Amino acid sequence: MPTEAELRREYGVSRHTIRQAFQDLVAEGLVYRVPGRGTFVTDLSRRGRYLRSIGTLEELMAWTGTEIEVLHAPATRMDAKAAGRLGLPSDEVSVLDVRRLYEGVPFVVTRIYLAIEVGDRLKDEALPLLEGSETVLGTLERLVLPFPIAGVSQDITAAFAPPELSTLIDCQPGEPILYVERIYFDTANNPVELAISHYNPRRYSYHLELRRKLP
Amino acid sequence: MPTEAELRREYGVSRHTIRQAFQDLVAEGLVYRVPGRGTFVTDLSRRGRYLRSIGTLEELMAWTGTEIEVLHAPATRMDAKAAGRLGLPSDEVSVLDVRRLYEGVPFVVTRIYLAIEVGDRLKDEALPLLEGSETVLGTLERLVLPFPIAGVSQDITAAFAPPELSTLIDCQPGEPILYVERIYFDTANNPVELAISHYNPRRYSYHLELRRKLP
DNA sequence: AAGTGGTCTAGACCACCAT
DNA sequence: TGGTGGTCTAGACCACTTC
Repeated sequence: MPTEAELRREYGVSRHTIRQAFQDLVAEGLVYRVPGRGTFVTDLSRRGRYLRSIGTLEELMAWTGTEIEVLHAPATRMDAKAAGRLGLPSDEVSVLDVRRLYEGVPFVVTRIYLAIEVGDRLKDEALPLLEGSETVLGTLERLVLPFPIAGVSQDITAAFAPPELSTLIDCQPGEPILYVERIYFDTANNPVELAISHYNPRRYSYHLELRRKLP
Repeated sequence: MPTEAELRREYGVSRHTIRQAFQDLVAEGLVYRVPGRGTFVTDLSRRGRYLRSIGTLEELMAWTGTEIEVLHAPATRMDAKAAGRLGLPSDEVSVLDVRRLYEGVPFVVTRIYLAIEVGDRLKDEALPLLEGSETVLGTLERLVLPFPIAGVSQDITAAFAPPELSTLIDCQPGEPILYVERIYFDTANNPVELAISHYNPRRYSYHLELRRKLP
């Protein structure tokens, strides 16, 4: 790739600006830099082999190429554990169930817990917009939430397929499934959404790339 | 937290240096910054609940608080698939098996594939150093490898516990286990290590925190 | 010896938040 | 209105690679 000096001359900006742009590219894993040698684009042959790679929050929230199906619209329920994890004052939470499909084939069911007011606004204003390739959280962030999403905390483990869910993702009861719990936080550090997912491991594997922060 | 101006006065360094230090802290998720308001430490109540959280490569390579046990020292085998994934010219790879314990209790077995010359040097020079809390890759990086590790590509899924491994992590054959494949790359973008792990899901869950890149 | 990226200082303007 | 972090310019020295 061009050197910092070349880009400085070409665009008439300071070296600091060039370096900052390169830092972003390195953080995204698109290029890597070697002191004394130069900047090189990452080998692309190792990318694009998976349904999805989620090394950043942006990737996690952009499920391109899949469709979402709402199994149950948001409804109020009592769930002390979920309410506690969302930091809610009472035991009431809003719950909805969704299923995600790739090329028409389902591979994950997710139960989503929200604060009552968030779930109600989702149901009243945004539910028709949910069908399609959006994510629930992306819709919420655009239409409902006061602060943008800043982070997510995930727990990934294996479990037996629950009988009541197994048919929804074409698993046999007792088969191993990939179990994922996620809590999303906004910039004010408040928990916004609790999502509990069951993945069919024959149709989905969780792919993740991590890189060292700075070159 | 102190403002940039305060730290500049206190330590007599430029603002750029202060900002760079803060950027590292933000990338590690230890603090967050709000324009116009200041810098704040992340709520620690949500950390430390898990055996380990691995949102960065550094965390993945530092298994603090656990011990490693070498089940089989590196030995040469033929494995076309593993050799191919490591980009090796022949089908010969060096294979070792390790088990990891937390407070004396095993929770994961890992088979590690290396290039022949790397495996041989590990066996000859560094094997005694492996016992203890180190990681294999950390040892390799310090003693054997020409380039530092720059990234990792992971695949996580669920599977039945293989009969020959289940007793090593106190699982029953046929129980669900967490299956993880990792390939580590160095700064020259060459694959260095292929690691295939089987986790006991009752003793370990893969915890992962992701944050938006820049505040 | 020339060129590369890594690091640092000094200084400026801006949008935003607090009061 | 003053302080915060976000962004930018200009310039310097360094270790390392390449020729």
